[in-house]
This record gives sequence, C-alpha cells and structure tokens, in this order.
Amino acid sequence: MSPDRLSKVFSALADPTRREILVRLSTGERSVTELAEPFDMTLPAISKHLRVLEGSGLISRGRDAQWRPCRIQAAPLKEAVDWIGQYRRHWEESLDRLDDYLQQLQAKQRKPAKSHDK
Amino acid sequence: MSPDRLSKVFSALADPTRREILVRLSTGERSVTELAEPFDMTLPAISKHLRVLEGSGLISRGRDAQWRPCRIQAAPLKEAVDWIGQYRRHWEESLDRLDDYLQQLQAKQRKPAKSHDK
DNA sequence: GCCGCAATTAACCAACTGGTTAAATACAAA
DNA sequence: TTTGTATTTAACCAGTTGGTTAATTGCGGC
Repeated sequence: MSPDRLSKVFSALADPTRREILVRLSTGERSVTELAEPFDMTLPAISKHLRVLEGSGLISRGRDAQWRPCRIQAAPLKEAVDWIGQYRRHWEESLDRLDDYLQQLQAKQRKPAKSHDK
Repeated sequence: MSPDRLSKVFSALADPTRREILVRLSTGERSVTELAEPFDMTLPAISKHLRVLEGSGLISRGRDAQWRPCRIQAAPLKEAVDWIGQYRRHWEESLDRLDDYLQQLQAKQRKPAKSHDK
C-alpha cells in the first residue's frame, strides 16, 4: 500500500464530522440523507465528506434506486493501526517509566527528597 | 482528551514528511538539522512540521545550548490507536467473510456453482 | 563585543479544505 | 411526461497548509 494512501486515510480521519460518520456507519449501511441528519450542515457538504472518505477507501457506496447507501470499509483502518503499531513499545515504555517514577516518588516519601524540578 | 486533540493527531500524521520524522525519532532524540538532513526541503519548512508535531503532542523539545533536541511522545499515538481500535471487529469480520468466501469457493469447485454476481 | 552556527519568525505565495447557494442529474411513481 | 425525492456538481469564498526567501534570535567560543 502506497505511503500516499496512508496519508489519505489519516487526513480523512482528521475531520471530526468524518469520524462521526464512520461511527454511525459502524452499526450498518446508511443513505446520504440519513448520515446528514444529525449535522448542522448542508447536504453538499456531507456529500464532499463522503467523497473524501470514499477516496481514502474508508467507505464504499452501493446503489439502490435513487439512494447511494454507504458502508464502512475497515481495511484501511487496519493499515493505519498497523502503522501506528510500530510505536507501541514507545508508549508502553513511557507507561513503564511513569511506573518507575511513581515508585521513586513513593520511596522518597519515606526519606527526605532531593530537588528534581524542570 | 478533547475530540479536537484527536483531529490534531490525525492531521499531523497525514503528512508523509511528518511521519518520516517520527520514524527517525523512534530511534532516539534528534536535533532539527539532523532531522532536516534527509529531506529536500529548507530548514524553516522542517521547523513548521516540528511545530505541528509539537502542537499535536507527538513530540516534545528540549534545550541543549543552541540545539533543540526533539523526542517522540507516544501517548497521543495510543489515543489514536484506541480510537481506531473500536473498528477492529469490522476488519476482523471482513477477513472472516473473505475466509467464508474462499471456503465457499472451494466447495463450489467440487459442485457446479450458481451465479453470485452483484 | 563580535563571529558563527542552530533554529525560529516574518512575509509571501499557490494549492487545498470545508463550507455555502444554486443548478443539474438520476430515478420512481403518478 | 410531469413531478418529487435523493444526490451530486458547479461556482464561489474564507481560512488553512506546505512550501519559499530573507531577516532575526539564541547561544557558545574567541
């Protein structure tokens, strides 16, 4: 998968409206007007968001008479999560370090502490 | 964590230069010029990227004389991964469906198949 | 204090984004 | 064929983004 595809996925996810659309799609297919309903925004705006989502591969669209039902496509999300996953050890390590820090702090509460600001 | 913070993280990750910077930081602290070196881009451009990364909480910066060493902060990555994680079952299901499909396909290779387009 | 290096800020620019309104298209039903 | 509903496209606009060059700041060494 091209690096550019990853950029498209992340930038699609960067908008809260689009994330909310994905959340609503996670419980099943929705038409455009159904998706638009909770937002204080015109239909063309939603249509644009859907085009971005489609362009990133995060949704696909069918046809049912005049409706264009949208469904979520989770594969790109897996790609995104896999990319971020390479840093898993970093946040786990920093949680470890927080743990160490808290333990040190506890130790110091028994003995008088040395300064440690900044 | 505010929803806006998540937007900032995703939009920081949406740029390939910034993702590559994060990759290079994953092996340890780097100064700005060190980070800039592999890119065909001026220093102010890198400086802007770093500001975006810092604004999203993905890096923090120290001070060492005239250097401003950058280090990765993985906590926001965990937030991002946690958000995406709510869709894990979707991509696992679609892999399952792929599996089903392949099994059906295999079954049909023994019997003559019925049409299944659309 | 002055020089040199690291990095940021300022000012600018073209391209992209996220929204709007108005017009066009696609399809079903009457 | 006309009408109504769902959706997209076109044209426009303001704000943001990602880059540039030129100037500025911060700091150590002489």
